[in-house]
Amino acid sequence: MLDLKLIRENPERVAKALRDRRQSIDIQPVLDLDTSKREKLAAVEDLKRQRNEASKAIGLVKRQGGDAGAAMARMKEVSDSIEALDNELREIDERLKALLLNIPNIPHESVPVGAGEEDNPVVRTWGEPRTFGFTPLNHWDIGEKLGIVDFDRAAKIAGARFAVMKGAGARLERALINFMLDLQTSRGYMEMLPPFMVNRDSMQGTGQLPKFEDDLFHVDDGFLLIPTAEVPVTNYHRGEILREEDLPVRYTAYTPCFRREAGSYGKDTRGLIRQHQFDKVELVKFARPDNSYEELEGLLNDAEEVLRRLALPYRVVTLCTGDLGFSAAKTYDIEVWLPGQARYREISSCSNFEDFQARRAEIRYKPAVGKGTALVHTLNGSGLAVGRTLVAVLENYQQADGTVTVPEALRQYMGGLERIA
RNA sequence: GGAGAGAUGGCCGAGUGGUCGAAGGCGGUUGACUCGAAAUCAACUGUGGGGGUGACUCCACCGGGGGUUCAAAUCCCUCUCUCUCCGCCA
Repeated sequence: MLDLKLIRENPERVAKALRDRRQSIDIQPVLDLDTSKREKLAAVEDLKRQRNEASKAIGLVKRQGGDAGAAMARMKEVSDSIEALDNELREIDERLKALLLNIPNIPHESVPVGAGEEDNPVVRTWGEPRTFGFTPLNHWDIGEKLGIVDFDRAAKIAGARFAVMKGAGARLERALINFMLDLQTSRGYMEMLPPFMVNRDSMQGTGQLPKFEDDLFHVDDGFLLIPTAEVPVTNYHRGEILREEDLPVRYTAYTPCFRREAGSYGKDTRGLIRQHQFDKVELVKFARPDNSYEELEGLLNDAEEVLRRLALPYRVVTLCTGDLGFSAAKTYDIEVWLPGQARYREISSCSNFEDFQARRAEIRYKPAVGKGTALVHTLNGSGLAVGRTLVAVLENYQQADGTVTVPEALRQYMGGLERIA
């Protein structure tokens, strides 16, 4: 959510940001509602002041045994006016909030202006894609031949976009989770294991609601399945005031993630790339506003480190304004090389949300010097998407004989196993 | 699932219709005393919003929402959460 003051005082800046994002949202209704809200607010507050004063006087008169009937009758009318104005105000507030909740974040000044994916500049490339003496297979062929991934039975027991991991495949998934958690906790992140279902307030806090209801799985009893650990972990501090000396607060969490993938029919229908349920190790930071962009670079580096340790070639791109997610001010995507597709595919997304989520979720900190409180900046990134990392391992480490070499870094998590055969 | 109890400021805890934004204590900040510290004493110490260049001022907030009343932390309804006992369960 944007600061209403910012929209009021810099409407041009907000309008430009929306244009850069290729969004056709008109902010004029927001400005109009804001104006009429403040007019009515001044009027009703004045009436309330009158009522407060009169009520005190009435109390005084009654305690002295006097008759305050006339004043009470007068105040009854004032109270009726207040009720009417309050109702109008409530309606305006609801409309205003509905509009504000659907306005995306303003891109950071360093974000390149562009229309879509094709305009995302590459920041850096790491590692050399391996040359194969044979035609590299897709991960689903590798997995099915080795008997470590089963899509058919997953479709039977659940449906499309599910997979059953088996034997060394299940072990590999678990090894990756443990490897990532061990790595990130050693780099200063506190491990967390949060609920996999949350309430609507949490979804609104991080920006999934109200706009992206269709992307979420709903559970009976009103819970929603998390599409990312970002939701429970960021909302962990919802409504709280953090101490400046504790910043930046860093958490890492493994969770499964659940996404309906509505609107992505026909995309990545085969394989593990796009599933309704997938594992992810997430990184979340709460930072001071003045250094949150340094924290973003650090978080990105922490995510990249996973791929470097696994010796998987990757590149980093900056999302341009047209490709930026709703809540993000700036996002780097890490894309891993997939020999089976002969291209780079997203494996992590690292974002600074500035105070956009913090304002929705009311996450603040108390500066060590000076008065008052300020909103923190929230950041998060995948460190990494486990399923896609498993895909990258299978495809990059496949051998001519159909076996897959286990990356050095994972062997201690696989009971010393060197090769999946 | 059944029965009961509760939710008040950073923390503990008073307050059952009127000068209560809320006693008291703890914690914190500042000052006095001290060579310094402790102890003691004093003052200050919540959040959000509106108006004003400003000193400042007004409004709201006692778990969330709604209601009764001239007036609600206090009365009523409802939701959420916590605790105790019983049942069930991994």
